[in-house]
Amino acid sequence: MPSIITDLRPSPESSAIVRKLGAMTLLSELEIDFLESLQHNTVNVPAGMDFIEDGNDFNATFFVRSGWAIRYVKLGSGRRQILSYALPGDVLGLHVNFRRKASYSAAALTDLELAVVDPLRTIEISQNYPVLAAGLSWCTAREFAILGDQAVRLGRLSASERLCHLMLELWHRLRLVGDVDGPWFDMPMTQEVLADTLGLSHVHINRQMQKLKSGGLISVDKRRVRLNDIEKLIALSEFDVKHLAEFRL
Amino acid sequence: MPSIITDLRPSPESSAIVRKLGAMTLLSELEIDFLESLQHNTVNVPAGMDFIEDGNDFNATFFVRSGWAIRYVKLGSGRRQILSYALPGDVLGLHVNFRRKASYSAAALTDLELAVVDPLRTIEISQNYPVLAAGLSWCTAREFAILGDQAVRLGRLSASERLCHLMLELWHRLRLVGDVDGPWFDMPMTQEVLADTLGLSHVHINRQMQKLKSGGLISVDKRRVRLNDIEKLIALSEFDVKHLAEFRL
DNA sequence: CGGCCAATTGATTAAACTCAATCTGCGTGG
DNA sequence: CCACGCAGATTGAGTTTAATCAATTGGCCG
Repeated sequence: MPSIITDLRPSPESSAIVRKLGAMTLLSELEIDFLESLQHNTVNVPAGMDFIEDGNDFNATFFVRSGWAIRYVKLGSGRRQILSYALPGDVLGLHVNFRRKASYSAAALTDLELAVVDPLRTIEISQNYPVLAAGLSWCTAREFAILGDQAVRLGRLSASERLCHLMLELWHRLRLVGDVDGPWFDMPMTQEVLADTLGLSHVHINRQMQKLKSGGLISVDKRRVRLNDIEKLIALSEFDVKHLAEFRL
Repeated sequence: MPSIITDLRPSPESSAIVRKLGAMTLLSELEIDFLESLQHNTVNVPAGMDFIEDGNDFNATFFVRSGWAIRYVKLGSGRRQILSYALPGDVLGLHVNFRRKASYSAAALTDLELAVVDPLRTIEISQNYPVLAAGLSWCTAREFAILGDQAVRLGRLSASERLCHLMLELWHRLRLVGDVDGPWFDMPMTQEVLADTLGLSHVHINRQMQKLKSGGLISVDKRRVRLNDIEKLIALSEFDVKHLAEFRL
């Protein structure tokens, strides 16, 4: 019996979306195969390139297979607000069927491997694969919670709280798809990008990062970060793990 | 021919969700009747009362029939961030099927009339009423855009820009369900609530509102606001109407 | 007439921004 | 192998926006 269950669990070489959904529910081989077959049409986007542009026609759904993307809004005066990060296993444009044009831009933060899926196939999912349909619905609910957390950071947390809160979010999200190394994880964004995520200036980001490092809360090596005391970071930034971890199926 | 079409349009006494979906697409009588029948089980929530609590079990979907609600997160230190307003025609908890507990709280801002719907009936919708399913999906995409705009306000707009941007959003959203009176609309929140929406202190809200009034951009009478120059307000706050108006069906 | 909540005002403080250099790591062409 | 160039990180100084604290006022209801 246990062997059957482990056989059904996604293997490390599964695509990220399979690892993610597989971490919350048991997927059958049929469902895994279908999810993988959805992703046959892939495209590589080099770091820095936009692949969704605010106001443009938006006719595809993207599954992130590897790499990081940012979803952002550009303001006229040179300002930019990053709304969220798309990590491996995330899906962009799930509800694109009902929107003619994009209301945000998206760019590759690192080199990116995307699967391009015809959004009409999500209808096929909801009709033939109820577990996957539930999984995608769960992804939607989770994205809402993540964007809500982003609003909380921007509206009511101090600079250092914002930083801790964001790093905790990223660590938890990456852990779900197996992209962390214990307390270490890649954080491939520049301080400029971090600033546009957290609604701060890059100068202030720099100083607050130094404070966190010298306070021993985090360690940084190149573009990798180590969360040295997750409990303390959670308390310090009022992070709520439930927003990311809650699910039902 | 035109008479048939006008017959199909939702009449003013339709429920708010019918007015909202009817404003973006043509609903058949069958669809309208079904939407109305969903809302037979109603409940009245007095102003100030919470009806969804962060962390609690969350087993219902709510259709707002009349009144305003706020969706918010409470932080330990007495801070609060309001994530969004639920206006007549809005739906709360569409994706509740796949989440055991709420990741936010919701409270009645005014006296509120809600329809309480078993979330399992949304499955019935997607199977039997494709146009309504598309309509609800459109609502979801729109909620995302609205929450994204909220993040932009909080992260990258100045205090006065935030105020103008929010009032434009509310005016456009209310207009869709017929709850505006030309350039006038109800804005039933206190300055305290406004502050927790826009990530500012109520003192600062007060001063910025005075500046907008004395600048002639808005007029205020009790809890009603008049947008005196919508084009100027849009330019001033970098508001993007497309985020709310774009749709396809 | 209180009582109370919300709005308003004034004064001071603090967090974060801007501007302007400087420094560092790294890849590249000579 | 080295000088150069460049993007990103870091630092310092002065400024601005908005927060905080503390009253005071206004409107409304019982």
